[in-house]
Amino acid sequence: MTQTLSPAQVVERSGFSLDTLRYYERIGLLDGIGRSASGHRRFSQDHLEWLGVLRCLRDTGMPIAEMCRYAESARGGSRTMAERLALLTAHEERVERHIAELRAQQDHLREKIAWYREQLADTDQS
Amino acid sequence: MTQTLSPAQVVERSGFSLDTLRYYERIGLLDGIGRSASGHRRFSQDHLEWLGVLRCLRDTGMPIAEMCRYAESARGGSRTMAERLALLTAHEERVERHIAELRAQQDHLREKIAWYREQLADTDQS
DNA sequence: GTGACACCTGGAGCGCGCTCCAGGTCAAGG
DNA sequence: CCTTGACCTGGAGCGCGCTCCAGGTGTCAC
Repeated sequence: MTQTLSPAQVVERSGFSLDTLRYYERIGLLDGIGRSASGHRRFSQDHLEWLGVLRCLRDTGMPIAEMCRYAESARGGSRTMAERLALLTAHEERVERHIAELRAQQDHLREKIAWYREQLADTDQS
Repeated sequence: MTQTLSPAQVVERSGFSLDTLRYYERIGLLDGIGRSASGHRRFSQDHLEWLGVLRCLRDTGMPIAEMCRYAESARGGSRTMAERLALLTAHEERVERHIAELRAQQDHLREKIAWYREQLADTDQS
């Protein structure tokens, strides 16, 4: 008998708001959520792990529509593993490019900061 | 006599759309844009350089409201340099943290990808 | 002069990802 | 019993950053 988690517990452990969890359920990013007699959601440990995956995808900038495709594929079981692998691989490459872009712009930022520091040093001095 | 640039030229060289340029002017991110006799915008080389700065800030995730504060400060001349330095420094630190976060999540992504590859290899084999 | 074209203005609309709200149910504590 | 609090539902609303639109003007090639 696996322990179930209340909405409040999932909010705390996943870092998603209750509204976001409900939203994710509505759009199909979460499914198979049980209900207590009184209609309250009962999450499983698997849901919590899946939320970890969603967080990873979300925080790396995957659009929700694509997460939905991934979720849909995950419902297909082992038959659709290749598809999921392809989705993740493509995403990982985008993340890689995004990081490279950020680093390049960060360099510009640092140059500008160095320039400002220099200006201020010169000004103080005169 | 510095050459001026037409809207189309600025679109091409800055990578911002014409609508975005107009929007940026409206909200005060761009100012001092000249006009031709017929009312068409005439950008200067300085505007183009400033757009490069805006692109850097935007692409590293600075919210527009904060870019506006930076632009406002830039209008203050050398008197407000320290303020701009502080803004950029704080932003650069956020970018640094963001990159670190992305890399961490990218690692999770890669682990998951490796796991899928392994599963698929095992399946093929059996 | 007649298109085509680049541009103008003010203002409405959009896509995303939530977030909030009204009105209600159930369970436990005092 | 009555309140408090966690949760439910369907649906409206929001903040951001643009993007699009209608209706108009000036310039140039034919």
